[in-house]
Amino acid sequence: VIDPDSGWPAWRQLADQLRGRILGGELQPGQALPSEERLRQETGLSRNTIRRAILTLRAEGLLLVDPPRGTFVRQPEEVTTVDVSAGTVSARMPTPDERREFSVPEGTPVLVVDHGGGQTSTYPADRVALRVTPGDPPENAS
Amino acid sequence: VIDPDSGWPAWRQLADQLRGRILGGELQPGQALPSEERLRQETGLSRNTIRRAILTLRAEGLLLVDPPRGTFVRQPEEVTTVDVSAGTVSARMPTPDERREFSVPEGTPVLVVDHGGGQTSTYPADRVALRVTPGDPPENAS
DNA sequence: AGAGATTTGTACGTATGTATG
DNA sequence: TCATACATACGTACAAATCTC
Repeated sequence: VIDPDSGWPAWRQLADQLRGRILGGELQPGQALPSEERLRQETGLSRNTIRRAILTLRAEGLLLVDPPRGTFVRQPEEVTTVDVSAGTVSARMPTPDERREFSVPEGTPVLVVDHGGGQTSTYPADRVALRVTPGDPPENAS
Repeated sequence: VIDPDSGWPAWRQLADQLRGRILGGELQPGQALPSEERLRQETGLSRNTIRRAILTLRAEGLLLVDPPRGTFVRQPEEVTTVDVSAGTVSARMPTPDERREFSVPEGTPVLVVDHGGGQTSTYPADRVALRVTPGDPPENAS
């Protein structure tokens, strides 16, 4: 169902279709995607093009790869809520160092809380949410 | 300076080197990266491998591409500060729809504020930071 | 234990299209 | 007009880890 004349790149059409099947619930969290070879047969695209689409969805945080077992729909992680009563919150993609340090998977941002005075806390955004509280709370992070 | 026997993929070594030159200030924001052909000559790698490295840095939010003018080191955007006095803040990668709606560039997360009662606000994380305030403030976002 | 199939990763090459300068 | 530079897309080959028989 990929149309080369649609004006959209084939890899993008495939990524859109797979994303739709994931967000639509047809492909459930934890479930394996069809293998690259299977997708190649189904779509008629080259393996490179298949991989380009999958790479995109990995960067979007929708897929995780466990080679050579397969490619899987991301499971939502258990979210820890951290209280914040003052400071500035921003988000960005982590550096590779930060990805190792905080075990941040592909396609996952980090939340950065600037407490002022050069004091910041960094959290993996797939496992941490920040609760904004009017009171004054404790803190725990690096 | 790419070593095929280092145990690391060539594209990753190149990405690491380019990232280092960007974070180290050798490649300044707004500055153009060497062209793919130039990098090919300098490294001896194939163009596919060069592009794999650049794609990685794009997903990290370090590079923006303006084809076929060139590939450029991302400029920090002007940051608008939005006050938040209550709610839960999280971050994730935007869907393609959200990227269009909020003009979110590649490799940039969105900040999502859950005000409770199904009310959420979404902001592009490269242009918005959230100030956590003890008071009670106004709100403006979709 | 071992052989073979499966699946993802890496890396190469080639060709063509399109927009810019 | 021509060269440059990024995008798309095809193909091939081999490696490494896992799974199955």
